[in-house]
Amino acid sequence: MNESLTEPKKQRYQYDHPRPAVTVDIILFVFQEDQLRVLLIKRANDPFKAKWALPGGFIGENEDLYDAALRELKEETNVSNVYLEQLYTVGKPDRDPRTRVITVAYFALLSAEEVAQQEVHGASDAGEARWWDIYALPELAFDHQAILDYALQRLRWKLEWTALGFLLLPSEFTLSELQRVYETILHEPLDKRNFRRKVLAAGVIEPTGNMRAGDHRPARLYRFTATAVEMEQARRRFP
Amino acid sequence: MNESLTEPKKQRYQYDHPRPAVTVDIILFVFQEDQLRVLLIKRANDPFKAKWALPGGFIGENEDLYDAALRELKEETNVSNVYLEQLYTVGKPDRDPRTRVITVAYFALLSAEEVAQQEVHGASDAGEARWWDIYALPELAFDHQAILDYALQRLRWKLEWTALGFLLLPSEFTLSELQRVYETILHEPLDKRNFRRKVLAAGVIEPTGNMRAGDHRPARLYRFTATAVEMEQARRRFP
DNA sequence: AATTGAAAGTGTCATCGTGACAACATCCTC
DNA sequence: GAGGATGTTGTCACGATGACACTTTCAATT
Repeated sequence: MNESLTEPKKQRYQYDHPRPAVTVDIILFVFQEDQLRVLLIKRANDPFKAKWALPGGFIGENEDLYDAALRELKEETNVSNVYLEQLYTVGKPDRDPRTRVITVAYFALLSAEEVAQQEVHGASDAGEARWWDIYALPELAFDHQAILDYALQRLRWKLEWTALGFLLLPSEFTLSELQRVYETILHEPLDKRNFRRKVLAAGVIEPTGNMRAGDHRPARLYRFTATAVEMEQARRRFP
Repeated sequence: MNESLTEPKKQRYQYDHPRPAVTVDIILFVFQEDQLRVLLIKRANDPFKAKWALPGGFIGENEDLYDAALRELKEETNVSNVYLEQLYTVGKPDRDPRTRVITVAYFALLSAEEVAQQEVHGASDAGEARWWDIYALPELAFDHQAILDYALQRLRWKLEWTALGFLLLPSEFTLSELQRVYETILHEPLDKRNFRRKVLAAGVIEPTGNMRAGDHRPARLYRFTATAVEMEQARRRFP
């Protein structure tokens, strides 16, 4: 590439003080085939070329952080319609070898229905995108492993204190399915009777009246109540 | 000021893409004279000149966010030796009328001992610094009121689920003093017997053997146990 | 020396949430 | 209709918590 030819076209930005680059990264969790999975992209360029990384990218000049996270997710992986909340901001000076980068990490959940409907694929500068079992991850680029660990911690925590599990399931689900989500995320077995008692007592789910047929005894289907969804939505964003 | 004269001396920073300015703001709480207070500085310059604002400033070119928060606190208000944890990152495009600013807000606590020892005063570009009762705040600059509301919410929350109250007290304190901290922060009265039972059962405090003399019946003095302090320290930072 | 004022200190009971635990019901397939 | 697999249901013991009132101890006052 000839610098002198492209130079006139490029816009340059000047500041009196040094400014870090600011990016958003997204940790997107789904529950699929009895696994808790995250979406990763394979890096097409150096640094960490061919390593797997969290999807993300630079924020726009006039773009809210939340919107930037949604946009990057859409651009890099073609995923939309997610639950999204801010997780943490990392900014160690040497975390990106190229330049100073501040990254605002976002935590996202995608329902099973959406996973089935959406075609996930790498796009733009991301080479390839795929789901990874949270308990069998490849080596990650940058400090993304630490961010992911923290996201998982947050997910577990929220699961115990809020009723967030439903965001990973389709709109109708059985109690056993819900329990499997909890067991997978918390990574420990739960007592069936206690689980049902607790989840029903919380008043966040209600029977739909339908049944799920299968190889065995049909199971009652539940949905999350409107108030439960609203409560989560309300609590979701800052402030 | 003559631009053409100063121009050659100034270093300029150029980037291919626009970059936001990144700042850290600190919400520093203390407990003083039976009030929960925050440290605010009076802005010396526009925008929001003469309005009160959270202390904070630009991060250094090669400086961790956490370190930047400590430095700004020291520079602007002469306060050091605080408990500090990241709170939230705000970045709405129009939150600062001058330029795009991303602000990483930090949440800080200062013990009563440190408050007494340190002379708090405005410095550098901050005109004036003083403590404000959290329940009688002036109008704040930028979106600082929203950040402060969120910080208070976090403080209350942490108080209920962790044993953070001690960070606001001197190293020796009576149970009544501790209860007043909790009541002031939670903004509701607590039952004396239940409070004592709970706090003692948690095993985070122990009697020092000393007594506080006063106008009335002397009160047993307590300190927080080493393990309690360590637990908080350990939980404090990302990841 | 006795009284008063003010804060320190202490125990019980009813209730609720929770963890531990096992048997029966219902569907399908063979 | 027997077997296999999953769905569904209740009890009991224990610990945590909220509600609630009186006595103790010191200093200051009379």
